[in-house]
Amino acid sequence: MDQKALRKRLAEKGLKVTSRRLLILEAITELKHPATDEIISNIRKKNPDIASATVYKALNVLLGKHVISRVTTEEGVSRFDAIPESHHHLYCSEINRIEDYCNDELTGMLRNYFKTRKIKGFRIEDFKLQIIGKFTD
Amino acid sequence: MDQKALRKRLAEKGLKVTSRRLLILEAITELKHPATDEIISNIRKKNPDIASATVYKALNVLLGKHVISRVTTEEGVSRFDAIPESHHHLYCSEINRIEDYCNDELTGMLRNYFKTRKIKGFRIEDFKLQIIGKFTD
DNA sequence: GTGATTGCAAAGGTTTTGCATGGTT
DNA sequence: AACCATGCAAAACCTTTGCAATCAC
Repeated sequence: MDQKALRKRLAEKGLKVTSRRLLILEAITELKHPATDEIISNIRKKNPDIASATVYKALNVLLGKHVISRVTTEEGVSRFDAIPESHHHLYCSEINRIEDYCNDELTGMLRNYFKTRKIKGFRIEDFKLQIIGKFTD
Repeated sequence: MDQKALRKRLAEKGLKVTSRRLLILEAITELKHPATDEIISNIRKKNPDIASATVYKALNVLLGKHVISRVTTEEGVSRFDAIPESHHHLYCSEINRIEDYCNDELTGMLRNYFKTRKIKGFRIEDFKLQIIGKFTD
């Protein structure tokens, strides 16, 4: 996603477009599922003056407006994702590596499966599949 | 799971069966996806002398041997699960609530789906579906 | 101009570490 | 008996908070 799209994304959500927010979104996009400390050090390479409190605050705002989302990890560290569309993830069962896996057909199949199999006491809104295994490349 | 089964579970993994580990496993089972502080305060009700460092250390050992697993929530807090079998989860999109969702048919369907649709550079081992929505009860 | 965002420093909370003691096999 | 688990206190780490200055709209 380029800067223009990022700016639009923030504006659409009623958020002010600031240099810090753009840097954070760029870092998340570039690094692919980074943890907070990785976001901070990535930004500081080019922009040493960003305060870590700023990053924490901005991440919370962006999460609150669903501009970014948290990716579940087995390590227990928060990692972030800047892809707006609902999608799935590949997880390595050995090392700490996550890749995006977009597959609308799969989402459709799941939606379809649950059309006829209601879960009592629960109204389904979305699915996120964690596909666990090993990367072979 | 009763104490006997828990003892067996620890022994099978080559872990010493200690009072602390049993208390922790019982707390996780009873509380359903508790965070660490909830485990600690639950245990302290009946056993005030457990040190929090002990709980942290034990949780790490149990995670390492896959006696328990971590469930990450959208809030970014680690919660724990003591169910040994692979299973899925229901997540509330509003409040912080997670329920187990065991459905072997679903797992089978996913396995079947991916039999004919390989993911390049990835060997699938397991699936965990996060079903996101709202509890209606 | 107004209200939100940022940086800084401090506070708050959580998790880990080191070491002596005690428990399990 | 050997080794690992535990408790305690301290350290390390991570995240939030409060406030003054700055920036976006």
